[in-house]
Amino acid sequence: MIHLKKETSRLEDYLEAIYRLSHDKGYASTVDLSDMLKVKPPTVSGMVGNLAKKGYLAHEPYRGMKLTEKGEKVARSVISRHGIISEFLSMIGVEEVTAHQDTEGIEHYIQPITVHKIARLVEFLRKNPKHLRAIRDYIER
Amino acid sequence: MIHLKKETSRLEDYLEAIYRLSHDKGYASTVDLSDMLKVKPPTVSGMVGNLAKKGYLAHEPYRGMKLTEKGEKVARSVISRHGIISEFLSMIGVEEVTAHQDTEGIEHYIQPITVHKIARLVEFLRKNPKHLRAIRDYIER
DNA sequence: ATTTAAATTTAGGTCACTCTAACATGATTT
DNA sequence: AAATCATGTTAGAGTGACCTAAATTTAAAT
Repeated sequence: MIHLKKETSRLEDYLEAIYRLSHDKGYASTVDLSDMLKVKPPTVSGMVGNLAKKGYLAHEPYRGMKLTEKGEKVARSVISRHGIISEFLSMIGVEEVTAHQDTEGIEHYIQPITVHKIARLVEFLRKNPKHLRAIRDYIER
Repeated sequence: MIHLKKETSRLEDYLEAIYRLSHDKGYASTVDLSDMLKVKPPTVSGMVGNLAKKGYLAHEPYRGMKLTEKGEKVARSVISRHGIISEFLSMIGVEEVTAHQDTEGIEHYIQPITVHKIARLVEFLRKNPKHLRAIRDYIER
């Protein structure tokens, strides 16, 4: 019997950050992560150790880290959720900074099926600007 | 300078549960909370101790507990958020059990301003069933 | 009024995640 | 090549939320 252990929200945060950094500047350093996640470097070291042990990334101490296929898969899923939620919040007029904060908060706690419905909603509103405008007008009084 | 320490999500869960139980059956017992929050009774005891220490409720060991004004205020706010998010998820076709789970997950991480926008969205869709129907039709393909 | 059962609390441990202080490594400068 | 500096890691401790096992207290039953 296969038993996929559920990722914790913090673990997802690290994977997401590592993925973004790797794609934006080619690699993810400890200090980068420390800044991005607002924790001290030793915390990152510890966490990276765990992630490596769990098979989400490969880590050569002092040299660098790289997501495994498994790690990339989780990261992409989180990032996809992130984009969908974030766009939805923007659409209903939530200001950027707030939308960003809220997205980070909730992205770990929404099931795939729900994310999918929100994605469809966003899609609909993108395709039907009149509906979107009506909604926006009402929301902003 | 007054400094309201931010409640943790778990704290909000306990206050919400205590509030609901108190209103539904007159009081909240340790086992009730244990069942509702899916933790063991000793965990509830400990948590209730904290909540009491922080002024969210009064607790007479072995006799019972009761939310303070401060505790009620927080609980009502959480419950209001809960209702809004839950209704929104239902509206976009998220099945009841899922909607319930997701609501519990995310309700602690959304800022008031965002909740307000979602509330307005829900209000709009309640008042404009045609829009709602168009959205639902699209979402469900 | 005892005994028994149910509810609650205390005691002591674990786990995930964080921190500071101290140490190790690798890169840069002279 | 040695010293310096930035970066990264280890060691050790703390916190919040959870657990099991063992008391304790209250309520119910004989």
